[in-house]
Amino acid sequence: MPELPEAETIARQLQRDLAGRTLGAVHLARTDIVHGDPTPLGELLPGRKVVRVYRRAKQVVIELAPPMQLIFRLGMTGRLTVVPVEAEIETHTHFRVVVAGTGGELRFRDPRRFGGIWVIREGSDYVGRRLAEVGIEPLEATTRQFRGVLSRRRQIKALLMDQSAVAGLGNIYCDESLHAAGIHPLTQADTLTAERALRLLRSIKSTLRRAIRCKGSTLMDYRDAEGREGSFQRLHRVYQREGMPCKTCKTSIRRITAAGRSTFFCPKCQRHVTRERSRGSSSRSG
DNA sequence: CGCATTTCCTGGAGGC
DNA sequence: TGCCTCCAGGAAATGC
Repeated sequence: MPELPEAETIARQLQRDLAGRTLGAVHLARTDIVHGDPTPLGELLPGRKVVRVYRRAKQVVIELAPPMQLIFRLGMTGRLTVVPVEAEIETHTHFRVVVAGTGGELRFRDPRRFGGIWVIREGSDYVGRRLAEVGIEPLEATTRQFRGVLSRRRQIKALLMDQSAVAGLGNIYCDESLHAAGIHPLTQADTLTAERALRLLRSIKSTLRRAIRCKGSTLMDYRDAEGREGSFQRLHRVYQREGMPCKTCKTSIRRITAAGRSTFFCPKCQRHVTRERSRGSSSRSG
C-alpha cells in the first residue's frame, strides 16, 4: 500500500529515469481512471518533455513542458514502473507511455482501481485541489506547525491518517510512528504534552526516513519503479503483528479498529493516557 | 464537530 | 479441484 515512503521511492527513480526525456506514444486501456483535463492523453503527451518528477503527499507528480502535470495516485494496488517496451503486459495495466530514445515505457497498473491519474494544465484551479489542499509534509514540518495540527480534539490515529492534516501517512507508518513514540492510537491529540508531541514528530520523521532508505514496505502488491519489493516490512514493530511479541518489550501486540482501520499497537509501550495536560487552559489562537 | 459506516474494486485466504 | 464467502484498505460521501 503506497504511502509516503513508497511514493517517494518511485518519484526518485522516475526522476532519474525520465527527467529530460520526451514522451511518445500513449496507450490508454481504461479512460475512467483519468481525471481533470478532458483532452485525450494521446493528444496531450507525445512530444512533451519531462521537467522533473517529485512527490507530494502520497502522489507522484510528473511535471511536463509545455506546462502540464500528470499526477498519479496509487491507491491500494497501484504500480508505476518503467519497463522495456517489449516487456509482457500484465493484467490491469491501464496506461502506458513510451519514453523516447530509451527503449522503455512508463506503465500504470492498478487492479483495484482505487488510484488514478489527474491531468492538470496551466491555469487550472484543479491544481489546488490535487496538490495544495493537502496537509503539512511531515518530513519538512516544524514543531510549531505540528503542534498546530495536534491542537484539535481528535483521536491521534484518525488525525495522522487525515490527508488534509498531515500528508502522506497511511496505516503502516501511522502505527509504526505511534509505537516509536510510545503513544496509544486512541489518545486525544490535544492532550499530548509538548514533550510528547515533539517526540511524535521525531518518531514520524525517523520512521519515514528509514522506510525510504528501505525503498518502502512490501506486504502484497507494492513494487518500486523498477518492479522491486521494498524491505521495510522486515523492520515493522507492530503493523500486521497481532499476537506476536513486541520487538521492544515482548508484550503481545494488539489489534483494534481506529479511524475505521486495523490498528496495531503494544499495550505496554503505548499506554492509553487520557489526561496529560488540562485542555482549554490557555488555548492559543489559530 | 468528530467518528463510524458505507461505497468503490479485485484477488488472496480460508472453509467445505 | 473448485466454488463460495469474507476481507483488506485510501478516500470520499453519508449517517449519527
